[in-house]
Amino acid sequence: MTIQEPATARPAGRPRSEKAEKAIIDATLDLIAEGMGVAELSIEAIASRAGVGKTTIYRRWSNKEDLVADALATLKAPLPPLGGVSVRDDLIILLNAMREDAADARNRCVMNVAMNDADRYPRLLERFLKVAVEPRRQAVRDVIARGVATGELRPEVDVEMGLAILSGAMIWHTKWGPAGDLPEDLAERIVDHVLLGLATCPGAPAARPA
Amino acid sequence: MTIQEPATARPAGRPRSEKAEKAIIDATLDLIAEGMGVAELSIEAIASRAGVGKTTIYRRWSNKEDLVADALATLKAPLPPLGGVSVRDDLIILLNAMREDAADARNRCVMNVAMNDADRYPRLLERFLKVAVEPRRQAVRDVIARGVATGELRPEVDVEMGLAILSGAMIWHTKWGPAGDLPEDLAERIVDHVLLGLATCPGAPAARPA
DNA sequence: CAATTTCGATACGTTCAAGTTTCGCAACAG
DNA sequence: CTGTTGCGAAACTTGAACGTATCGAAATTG
Repeated sequence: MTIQEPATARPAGRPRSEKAEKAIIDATLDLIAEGMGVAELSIEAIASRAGVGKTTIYRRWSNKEDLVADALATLKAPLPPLGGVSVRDDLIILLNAMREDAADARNRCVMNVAMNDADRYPRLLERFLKVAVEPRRQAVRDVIARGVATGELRPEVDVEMGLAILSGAMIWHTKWGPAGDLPEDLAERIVDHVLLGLATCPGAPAARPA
Repeated sequence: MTIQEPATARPAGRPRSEKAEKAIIDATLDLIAEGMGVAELSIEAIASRAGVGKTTIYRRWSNKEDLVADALATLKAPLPPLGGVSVRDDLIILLNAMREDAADARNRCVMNVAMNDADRYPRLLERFLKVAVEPRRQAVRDVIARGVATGELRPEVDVEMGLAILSGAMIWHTKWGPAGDLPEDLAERIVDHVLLGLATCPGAPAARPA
């Protein structure tokens, strides 16, 4: 696949630089990660940051939205492997992945765009919500549903509500929590509070809030 | 206080129109409520929407940030009266107030700016976080702390975590929940799920998730 | 080597909003 | 009435970014 491909005849001439393409996408993601909204993103800023001529950008993407969509699409969402032992453990793994993503500026792009530009660029959002966000949500839903099935969770539990509570709590911390890095035991504390509930519950099973 | 105030001698000349000032602030809030970020807000758009000359705006505010800050400051946060009977009831009242605010475009300004422009306009955010958001957070904290004191809530409960879980869940719904108006029983369902917890708990006290 | 295509850089004309100034009219004090 | 100040509208200058075009150099094919 790497050499000698007579089927797709190379059209002769200098080939497009993959390095330039990567630099453009990196620059785009960097700028978004630094808090720049899609609306404020300027092609000139991207070109300057990437050390690339504007021509090189326009040769590849006809408009900003396409570029941003492609850039965001490169952010794979490698879901963490779940132990499958207990609902508590798996939820902690999933929330901890969220926490670590939030700590990485690069992955914060997704959140920034999802939060800031959701209203203004619905198609853009829709496109990558499916590839980046929905799989993670589904993983949480699956774990909760499994817990209901096995009896670890109460049968009245609304799966979607569980998702909202768990991910809402983590997002709240990333956005409005005390400044600085999120504490390492944050995921564990969230899960324990949510699973056990706030209300007094004498016969509670094993689960240990710090 | 309304007539005859020789202390502050009126400086002679046409007085500034309060109507114009109100129109400017209303236009600003409207535009923000319609999803326009602070960065995209243009003075010309505000002037046009308010039916006002740009001069009239610049005569009062030297820059956009000051105008937005003043506009947001006019959004009072009338906290709903709490029954004080049970923690559950009071939390439902508070979350329901959040839900109703989210339904009103005008109050959505606060959320929009807090979510979208938090990183870019830190001073602006700080200024009105205190007057609009913090009182509501504190009300939730107070109710939770009261519950811990009275024994309605478990003694291990972290008050700040409870706040994050409850408000995070409501915000999650307003931003990423199914489109359309939020269901009327949303606050109740959130509170019941959070108080009772997701985990199986045989000796659970009275509380009835739908 | 010659032809072709991309490269980064730069220049160009256009559009849009910012922020300032000017103008004629309206409102108020003395 | 006269002087002063605010009013909305419009013209104006400035600056940023757009999207296109052009340049010499570099890379690749035949």
